[in-house]
Amino acid sequence: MATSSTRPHQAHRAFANRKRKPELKREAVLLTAAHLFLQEGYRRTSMEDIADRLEITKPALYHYFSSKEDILVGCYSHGIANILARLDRADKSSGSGLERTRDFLREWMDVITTLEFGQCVVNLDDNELRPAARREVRKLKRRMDRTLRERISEGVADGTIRPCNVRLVAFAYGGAINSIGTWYNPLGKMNHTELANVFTDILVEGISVPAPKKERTKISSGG
Amino acid sequence: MATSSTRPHQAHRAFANRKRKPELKREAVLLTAAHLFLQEGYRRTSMEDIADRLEITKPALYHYFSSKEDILVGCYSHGIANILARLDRADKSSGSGLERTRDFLREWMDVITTLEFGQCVVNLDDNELRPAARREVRKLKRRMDRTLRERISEGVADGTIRPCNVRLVAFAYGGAINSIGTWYNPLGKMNHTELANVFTDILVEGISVPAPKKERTKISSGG
Amino acid sequence: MATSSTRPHQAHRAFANRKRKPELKREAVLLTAAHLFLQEGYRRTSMEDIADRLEITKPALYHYFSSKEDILVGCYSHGIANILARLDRADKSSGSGLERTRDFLREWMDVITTLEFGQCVVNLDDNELRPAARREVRKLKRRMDRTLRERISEGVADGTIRPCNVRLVAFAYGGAINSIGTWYNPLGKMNHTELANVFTDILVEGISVPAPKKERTKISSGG
Amino acid sequence: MATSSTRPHQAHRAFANRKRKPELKREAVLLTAAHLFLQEGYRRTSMEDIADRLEITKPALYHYFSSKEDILVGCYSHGIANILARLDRADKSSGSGLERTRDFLREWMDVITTLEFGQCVVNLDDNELRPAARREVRKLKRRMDRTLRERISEGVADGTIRPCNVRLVAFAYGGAINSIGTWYNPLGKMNHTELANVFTDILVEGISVPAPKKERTKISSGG
DNA sequence: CATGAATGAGGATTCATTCAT
DNA sequence: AATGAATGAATCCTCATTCAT
Repeated sequence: MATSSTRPHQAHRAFANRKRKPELKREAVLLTAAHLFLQEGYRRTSMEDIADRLEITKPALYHYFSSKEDILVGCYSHGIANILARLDRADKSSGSGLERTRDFLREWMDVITTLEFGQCVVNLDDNELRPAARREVRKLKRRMDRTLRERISEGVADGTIRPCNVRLVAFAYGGAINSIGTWYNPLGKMNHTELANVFTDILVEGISVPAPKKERTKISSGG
Repeated sequence: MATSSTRPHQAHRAFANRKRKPELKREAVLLTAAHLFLQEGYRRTSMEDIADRLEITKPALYHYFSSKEDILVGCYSHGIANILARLDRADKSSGSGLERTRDFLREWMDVITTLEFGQCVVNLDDNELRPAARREVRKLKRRMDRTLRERISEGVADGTIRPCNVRLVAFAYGGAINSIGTWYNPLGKMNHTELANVFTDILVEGISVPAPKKERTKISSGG
Repeated sequence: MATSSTRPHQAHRAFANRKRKPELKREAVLLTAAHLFLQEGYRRTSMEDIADRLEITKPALYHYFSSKEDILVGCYSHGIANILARLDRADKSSGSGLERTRDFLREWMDVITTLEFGQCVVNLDDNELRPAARREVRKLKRRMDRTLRERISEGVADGTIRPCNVRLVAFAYGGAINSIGTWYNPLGKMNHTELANVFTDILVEGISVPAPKKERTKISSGG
Repeated sequence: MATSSTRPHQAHRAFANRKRKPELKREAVLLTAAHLFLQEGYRRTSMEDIADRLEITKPALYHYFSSKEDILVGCYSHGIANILARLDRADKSSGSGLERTRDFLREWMDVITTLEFGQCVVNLDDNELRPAARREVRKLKRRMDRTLRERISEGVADGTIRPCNVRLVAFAYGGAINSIGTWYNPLGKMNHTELANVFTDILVEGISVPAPKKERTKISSGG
């Protein structure tokens, strides 16, 4: 994960040495920017804010990125790369539809909890991107959503998941997971693997105590 | 609910007649602003955008509101008033902890699906508010969260809800519900009451088919 | 011609009164800008320079024009409108090809000497324009050139102009006339009508004393 | 003329070999810069543009020239040196005033058509120069103009040129010749010597067919 | 009340130039 | 001698807000 020198509040260390690898500095910029974008919003974050936090000047930023939007694209790109890797991994998971759904949810949570770039993809306003980048981002979002729905459908087909309104379930789980970034503190007591497990259980198992007698195999599925 | 004169795209009608009550005009401004704030973001929405959509001039806006932030506060206020009314109503609901939790979730969804002001409270960035207003808004958010946790705890206490990490459950449900505004279209096939029911079921019941033999009364509750 | 209130150095008077017609103010901006663009160059002229000379602030400029390029387009447009009117007038001139050529040259000189906008069209760098506007401007320039060539060809055909390399003649005359703005002072002794006549004579008649004996009806026409 | 290694688009070759004489490299910079200055304008041409075209880095440029203006001065200096040599040559031409005027015009055209530096002197904005350099350039321009007027006056005195407004004639010819660079393509069908001859004829002889009977020895000379 | 006009305070971006290696 | 990195000083433009009528 992020090394100490790339934690947002220490990212400026990457700029201490003139000869430090530029790729490292680009990373430092992205990490700092992602942090600010998520915390303050893209519009409220000025190039000066980013530069100040990195303890460099504004034009130095432009040495590494051609524009503010280019930085934003960089954040999205990192997030996307990460997400795609996870999707691939989740794709290979075997087991019942339910198991595969759980695996997918856990991967998704990992995206959200381990790197700010994942949060950027799901929480920043992609209207700030230029059409080309926006299209790509939206395609990815749709793909994530579609993949989740497929997993759920598999489960319904193999009987490990109750028949349900798959679309709504996917929205519910997406909303729940994407919001994790707004309250999860990686430094808290619960590490992210544990969180992923508990959170997945909450979503998948629900909270209600199952009615003991009455067979309950179908939940309402309006819409 | 919203009358024809207050639908965002028709809000300017409130300004057609000089004799209309100023209160109506304030409402029209707020509704239009809420719409734009949610769609474009507070920062991306200029006073001119709001004025243009209302077919009035910028200074006319300032006749009704002293500043852009004042409009934002207005949006939050309406949302808060609505939310408080719902909380009161939900408070009076009787039944088991599970039932009361369900009622609360349904009320919350109503807040999100029926008026843009509710969405403003949960989806806009309260950092844009001045400290005083921000404190109030955050107090309300905490109260909503706390109330939900109390309901869940009641259910755990009376045995209708499985022991669980109440804090995480509240976050999960909050995230799921607050995100409804980003995809729910009031004009779609599913009306909001139906949505509230189905969505509540999804959250509360989960999707997994309960294991038939093994007694399952407790879900993992790390953290 | 330009009234006292629109002379560049007095253009700011148009802004003395808040209620003055906006069209007048737009004109004042354009006249001042044209003046500076021609004198300093488009790139060297900042919006602040223009605003300062008009004794207004920079954002006030943006009240009348959406961008610096918009001002440039305005200058070109005025020049183009003027030029087209002249072309029309010259088109109606009758007489021999030589006479019609002279008339055209005089009209062209009028364009250059009476209003700075004409000079803008021929002397500013149209690369500063966006493609659409640039195309239009270039079309006009080509049309001016083509019209001049047609006039000359008419003269050659009717025997009032010696056979010559029409293309080169048009370039020579164009260069000579377009450069007038760099040295002609409207406040000097020679008024612009007189200048137009004398200058046309110089170009058309040449300066050499015709060889008395040798018939001279053809000039070299390489290329 | 320009060797293959100094053609603007190949100028970077001068930098291919570390051992090449620095003076050659200075030349390469100047030629490339002159090309860009004329094509794009001084202001629109950045040091980076020049460096990029030469396939060197910006600081390398500063190794050869202390500033952008220094490069500009270099361009002017080359042009001036060339022009002065031509003036000297034209000065030695003998014959009638008319002949000497023709010779001068041809030399001037050579300045414009053979090297970009000549065009720099007459077409770039000398306001970009610092006062000292600017004064020198303007002195040269005045001298060129003065020399042309003297030639014409000689011709008038010896009867080979018709009495005319010498100042205006000089302006007309200057404008016509200086603009050659904007349309003349050295690679076209007409070589520059031929062009010089034809163009001189056009200017000096005019285009009108002389009235056969009426003696025509004086052209209007207002101002 | 309503409106066209005007403004001060930023914010993104560019660029000539210099520094450290 | 040459380079990647860095910077200060503009410059264009936006926007919340206020004025004058």
